[in-house]
Amino acid sequence: MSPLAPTSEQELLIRARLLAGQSLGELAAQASRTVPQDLKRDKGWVGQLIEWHLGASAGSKPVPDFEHLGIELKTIPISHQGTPLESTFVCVAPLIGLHGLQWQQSHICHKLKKVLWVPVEGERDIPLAERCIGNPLLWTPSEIEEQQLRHDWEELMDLIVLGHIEQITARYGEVLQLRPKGMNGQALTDAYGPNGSRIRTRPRGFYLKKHFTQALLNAYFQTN
DNA sequence: GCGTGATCATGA
DNA sequence: TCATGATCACGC
Repeated sequence: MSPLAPTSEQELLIRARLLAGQSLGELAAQASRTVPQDLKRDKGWVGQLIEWHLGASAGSKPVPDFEHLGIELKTIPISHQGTPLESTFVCVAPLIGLHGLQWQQSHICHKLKKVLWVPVEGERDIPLAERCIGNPLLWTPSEIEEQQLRHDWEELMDLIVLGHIEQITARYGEVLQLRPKGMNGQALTDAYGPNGSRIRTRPRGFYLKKHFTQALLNAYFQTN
């Protein structure tokens, strides 16, 4: 028996707040799931457990978790100091068929319009079952944050369109970075190469850098 | 292979 | 020590 999907933004927020303070062990029991020893082979386990509790529409469709509410759910691993332990994956990056693609029409822009962040203790010295959920926050990019995201996105997409994807490293971008996102280094997909050629390359994903998510968490908890 | 959920683990 | 590049699982 899985929870129903929330019918409003307010209901979603209320339900997310009820998770705060609970441990992953407690939440797993309520969902009749077993807690893995570690996340080495279950990297998405925490995210999927929280999705279940909040009634997110499961599946691997490229749409927001709560499509009817236009809200994306992101769990974020937090250190003992309350800072993000990892960058945040947003979505895969399109590498071909990019003619005329603008920020406002991009998949990443839509996904980041409204995000429900759920902090979860993530230090490896805390047994998985004992890690607790933190207070959630519903975030919409400020004008400045959206400008930062759009600027990085445009720079990265320009390089991709010009066939320079192999020159892009995770160091590009102030707040948004492009990194491999695949089963392993052998996974390949099509991309633009030099001089209008077509090449095979590793699939890439857009990730939010730690300092960006840290800043938005700080801004929220500083005023709430 | 793609897109979802992410964290792992090694080189700098 | 820590971010980059690599990797793991699942549904289809």
